[in-house]
Amino acid sequence: MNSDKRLKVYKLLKKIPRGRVSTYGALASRLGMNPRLVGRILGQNSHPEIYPCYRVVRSDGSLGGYTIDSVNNEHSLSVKKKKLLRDGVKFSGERVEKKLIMKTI
DNA sequence: CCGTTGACCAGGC
DNA sequence: GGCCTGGCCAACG
Repeated sequence: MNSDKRLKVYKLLKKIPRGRVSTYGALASRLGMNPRLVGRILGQNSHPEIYPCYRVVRSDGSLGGYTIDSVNNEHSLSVKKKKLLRDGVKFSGERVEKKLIMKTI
């Protein structure tokens, strides 16, 4: 994958403040990419220690995905939720509250 | 060169 | 909210 595009995604990632989230689609439209491409970039090249990729969720507030140490399952999603809760993000059920989602960034 | 597969999305029921 | 549909586009075999 174009490492140029990866850099753009990661750079934008850092602009999401603690306690808020954005969506795959929002990042994608800001960068002129396809949402699926953003998802792939976050999945294949995530650096969980450095970049807060857990602050990206689906447009309806559901979690989307998360990958740690080549593990991608329900457990990894619970980790993602936990990180969000620690940031102060509020949930209604399994979805992030809509007002916390940044549609533009 | 295809067919399938995604950390997706908007629109309809 | 759930389920489907059609659209999207790069990666993989």
